[in-house]
Amino acid sequence: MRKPESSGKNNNNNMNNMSKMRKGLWSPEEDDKLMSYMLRNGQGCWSDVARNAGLQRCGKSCRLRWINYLRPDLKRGAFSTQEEDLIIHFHSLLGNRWSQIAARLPGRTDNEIKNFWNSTIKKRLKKSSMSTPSPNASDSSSDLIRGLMYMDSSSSSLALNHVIDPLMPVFGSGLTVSSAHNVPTIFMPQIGMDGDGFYGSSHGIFGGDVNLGIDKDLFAPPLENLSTENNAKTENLINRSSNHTNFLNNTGSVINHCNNSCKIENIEGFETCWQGEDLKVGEWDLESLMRDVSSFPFLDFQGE
DNA sequence: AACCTTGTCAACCGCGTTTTA
DNA sequence: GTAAAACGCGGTTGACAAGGT
Repeated sequence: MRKPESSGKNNNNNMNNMSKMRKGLWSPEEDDKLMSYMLRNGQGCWSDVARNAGLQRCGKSCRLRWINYLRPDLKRGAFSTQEEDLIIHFHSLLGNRWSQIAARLPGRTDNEIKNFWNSTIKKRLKKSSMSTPSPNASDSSSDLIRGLMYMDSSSSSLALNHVIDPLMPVFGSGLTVSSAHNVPTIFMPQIGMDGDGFYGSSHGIFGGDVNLGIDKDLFAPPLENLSTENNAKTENLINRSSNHTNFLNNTGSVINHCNNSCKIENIEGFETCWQGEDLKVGEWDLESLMRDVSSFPFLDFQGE
């Protein structure tokens, strides 16, 4: 953490605009100013926010403070096991696209997830890579971690061949399961983000009505519904990933793989849903994701 | 008690992309 | 069409806390 810079320090230098900008930790007064301004006026141009709220901060700094700290919908505290698992799942899919991962974990920020990954998960993965994995270990996180660790660095293409659909989260509530070297990895479905509602059952591009031929019991609830009463279901969901082979067979028709590219038009209901000029696909860029799929960093926690 | 090491996390920086004038 | 401004993202830094020696 950085110490809040004293105003005196700033005043020592020339008085151009940049030197007037405060840096470092936010004081409670600044927080108050920003918070009350945002609650009164909502989000606008950030440099206007900074100016109008009477803050000697750049807009960028205000944006960051709001997003990472002041936003009322932020969840605080340690990550739950479910969240941890989801982060691992999504990281296996998306790599270091922290903002996209964060969009799927309500109340969490990209910065928070990034820090958590870099401090906790990465080290744990590193640790577990040192020790021989125990086949009897039962906790879901370690299973998943081991699953990821088994992917050997020379086999990304092999792994890719087993990924049914890296885009599945877009398609409403769906679950995909992949395997690499016979180690199951779940790709979790979209968890109810809202905002523009790209993923919600009523707003998603498939409106939740798409029939993917997937066992509905496999569908995970939105994260905010992952209360303790649902833990058993979540556990079950994770455990069922071990049946991935059958699952793969059942859903193989969903995505037609050809030369590492996926054709999504084979998804039942896709064509009708895909029409419309204003179609939004969340922050996903299908085309680039299709292209980028070969660069998914399945292995980026290795060899550091 | 003092020093060192490690972990955590808020905030900054630089860069690419998007929007606006 | 273009330049500038704003935005958003991922990587990195550095202060602080906690634990170890």
